[in-house]
Amino acid sequence: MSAPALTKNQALVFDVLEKADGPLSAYTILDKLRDHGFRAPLQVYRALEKLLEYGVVHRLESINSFVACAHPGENCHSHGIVAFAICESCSQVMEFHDHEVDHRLMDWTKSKKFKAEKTTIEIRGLCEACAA
Amino acid sequence: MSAPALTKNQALVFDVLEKADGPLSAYTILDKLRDHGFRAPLQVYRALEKLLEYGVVHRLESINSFVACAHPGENCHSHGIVAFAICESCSQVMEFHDHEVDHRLMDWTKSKKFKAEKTTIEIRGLCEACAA
DNA sequence: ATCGCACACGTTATAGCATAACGCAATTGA
DNA sequence: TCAATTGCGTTATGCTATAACGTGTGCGAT
Repeated sequence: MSAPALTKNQALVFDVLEKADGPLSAYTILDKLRDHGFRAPLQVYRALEKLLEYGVVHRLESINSFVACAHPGENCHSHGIVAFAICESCSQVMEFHDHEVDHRLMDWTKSKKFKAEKTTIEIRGLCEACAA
Repeated sequence: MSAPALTKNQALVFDVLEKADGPLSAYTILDKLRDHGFRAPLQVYRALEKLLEYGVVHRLESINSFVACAHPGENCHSHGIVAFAICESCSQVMEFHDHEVDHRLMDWTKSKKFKAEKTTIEIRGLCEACAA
């Protein structure tokens, strides 16, 4: 599950995401990689699929975008549920983990015998700077 | 913020969602309402926008779909954060609330001075019946 | 060695989700 | 009466995501 060496396309996509200062849509990534030979959305989506699997990139469901994981080097999957705060003004994303939240959600799923595969926690709003 | 009388289109859309036994996409709703004169996506999206505002319908960000609120009559906005467990096999949705989770997330946002507007919690996986 | 398999890749086409922009009609309240 | 608001209908368009096909490459098993 930890990340093997990235292929060329995967490395290109990851690089774009790491250098970006906020989440990017797949099509934005595509545009940024046209100079590197990217022509079609699938090239981006296929790379993203792997990067998500390796845990080095996260998908933000509520805005259909992707961000590099905030913990370079580590495998984010081992941190429990990942939560995001997304500023709707400047689009900065803060990533955090809260074990108590994980615990409460796991309690609930256990009590319902629900087998959780993937959990999304996203808070949209305004960051401190933008709320001023 | 509590729901005023629904317009014709809003009532039609709400009715479809209430009678469905799972979440529906906007285009599925559209198809179900063609016999009632619906022709275009916007008719659905505009109704949904209001129903979401009134708190009688929820949007599931991770599957681009909509469900009627599980608390008929009440205004769901007053229950704190709404969380969903979505079965990826039978697509049943369970809606629940956990004040401790709300509390932890609010603590975090306060500590970061982040002004939360809308929070999404969605757990995808398998319900008890489908996990068997 | 070569066969079969898994995987990454490229391309074209298509499916699925969402909104912009225009105009019309009904309601309301100054 | 006039202006503002809200809902509605239509056309067109844009954004997001995947299906289906084929190619090439590496690699282990027979």
